[in-house]
Amino acid sequence: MPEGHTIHRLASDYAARFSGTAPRVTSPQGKFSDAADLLDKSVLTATEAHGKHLFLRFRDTDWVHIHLGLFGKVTFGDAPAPPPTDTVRLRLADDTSYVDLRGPTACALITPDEKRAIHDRLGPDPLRDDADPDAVYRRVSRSRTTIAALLMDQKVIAGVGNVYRAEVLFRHGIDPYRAGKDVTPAEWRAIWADLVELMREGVRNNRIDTVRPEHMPEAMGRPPRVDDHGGEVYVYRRANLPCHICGGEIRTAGLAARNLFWCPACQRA
DNA sequence: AGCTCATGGCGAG
DNA sequence: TCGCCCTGAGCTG
Repeated sequence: MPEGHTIHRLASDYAARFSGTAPRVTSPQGKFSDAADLLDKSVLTATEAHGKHLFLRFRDTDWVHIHLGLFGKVTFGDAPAPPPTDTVRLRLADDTSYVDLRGPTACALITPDEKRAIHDRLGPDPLRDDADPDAVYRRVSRSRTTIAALLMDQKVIAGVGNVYRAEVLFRHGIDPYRAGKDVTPAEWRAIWADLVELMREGVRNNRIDTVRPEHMPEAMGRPPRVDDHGGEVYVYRRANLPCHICGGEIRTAGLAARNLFWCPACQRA
């Protein structure tokens, strides 16, 4: 699940359930026990997301840094909390709610300096008000690296993952192997605006939908699609299936240890 | 029971 | 570029 929209949604959901309360903090799995003891029954005062990084603040300056990685999952529920399974890294629980974190790449108590360092090594996030798309373009437009790789580089732009990358390149008719320097200013402005819109909708719906209504399979006279990752998409994990627009075959290839998906007919070099 | 794969990212070589 | 870390679902037997 975890691209940037998921993390922003989690920041908001953690806040909605626990902001201003002093929950029990535990680490049934044990790997976060020492920090959990320090934080137990202290007030959750803020939550924040930057790209795929989630931050929970307890008291004044006690920040918990969470990164879900590829496998991390968060589940919310109403009290009473069930007995935790042995993979729960972090549980918050109060009289009304509980939330379990499993399988994160990172879950650590950090200092404000360490938090600043994390922000400093992340690029602008389309879901944050402080993001500057021109700063991203300055970097993209000077690079011989492919636009597909640049979009996944969190130092360049934070929060885009494998699904948004594939989908936004399709929506703008851009071949994933095109070099960053060959993306025009107009194309970049359109890509950025689209990411802001798509990812905001992703936060609202808690899933990734990218297919315009007029291209939905039903509207195109094709059978409705049942998709195992949730959202309605043009190319992501649709290798060898017909393109929603031109009917040609969607292709897949490896790029930097991830699977890339695109329509060679619709996306121009 | 064991294998593969997944919306991520790090460090070693 | 590879191996590795984290978990769980969906296969295959």
